[in-house]
Amino acid sequence: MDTVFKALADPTRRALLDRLLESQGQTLTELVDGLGMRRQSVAKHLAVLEAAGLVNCEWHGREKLHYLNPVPIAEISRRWLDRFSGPRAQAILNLRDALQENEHD
Amino acid sequence: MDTVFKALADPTRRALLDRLLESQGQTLTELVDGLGMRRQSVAKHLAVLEAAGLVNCEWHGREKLHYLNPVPIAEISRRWLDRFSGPRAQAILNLRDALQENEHD
DNA sequence: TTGACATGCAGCCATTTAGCTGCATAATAA
DNA sequence: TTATTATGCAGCTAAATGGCTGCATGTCAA
Repeated sequence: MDTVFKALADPTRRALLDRLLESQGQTLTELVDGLGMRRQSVAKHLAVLEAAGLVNCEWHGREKLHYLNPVPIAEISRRWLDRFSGPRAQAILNLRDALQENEHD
Repeated sequence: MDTVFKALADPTRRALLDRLLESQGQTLTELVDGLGMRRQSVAKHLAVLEAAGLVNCEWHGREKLHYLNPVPIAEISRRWLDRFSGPRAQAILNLRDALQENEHD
């Protein structure tokens, strides 16, 4: 579980998860695009995500397809984070949402 | 939000949040106990948690009391993590829970 | 078969991090 | 007042991190 938290700590890696959530089965070179970073750096980040179990891979010829695995995230959410967000925190967030609504008038 | 993720990435800091969840308003010297680490190191960790908004402090004489603030955790849970844990991940976790139940027979 | 393309592996370097020590300051207690 | 206690601040060091380059390997297409 520590590896999951550490994997989520980097903004580039969170961006990669976002990208994979949009469309799964992307290849490394596809994922490199738009990150402003060398291929090898992105490969390292993907390796970290894979080691944490957040991304599963499947080889297709010379292409490595990347798939998002939501289970570890759901797990830390349920087994760790949920203990902290009691009804009080929820209420505050609901209030904040309501205020944001009014801002959009 | 990046500071929150980074703050949660360290096991010592997560342990501190656990301790504060058990009993709020603890002082630094109380929190040091059991961590096997110098006071100054723990103080640094608490400073990181405070900068991320996860911990609020209140001075009482020469004592600094620490309180857990669950809002940032609830926020990343709702605005970020929840998008990833769809019904499929939930189902897998439920199944896993059921299997663990049987293990305890 | 050969050239182009997708990826991996090894290593370099600067920055950050997480622990530490030593000393300073402020508040309580004797 | 003086000693003790709670904390802060500055700085050191080793290790981890995140970017890079260069080269190797394996697959597809002409």
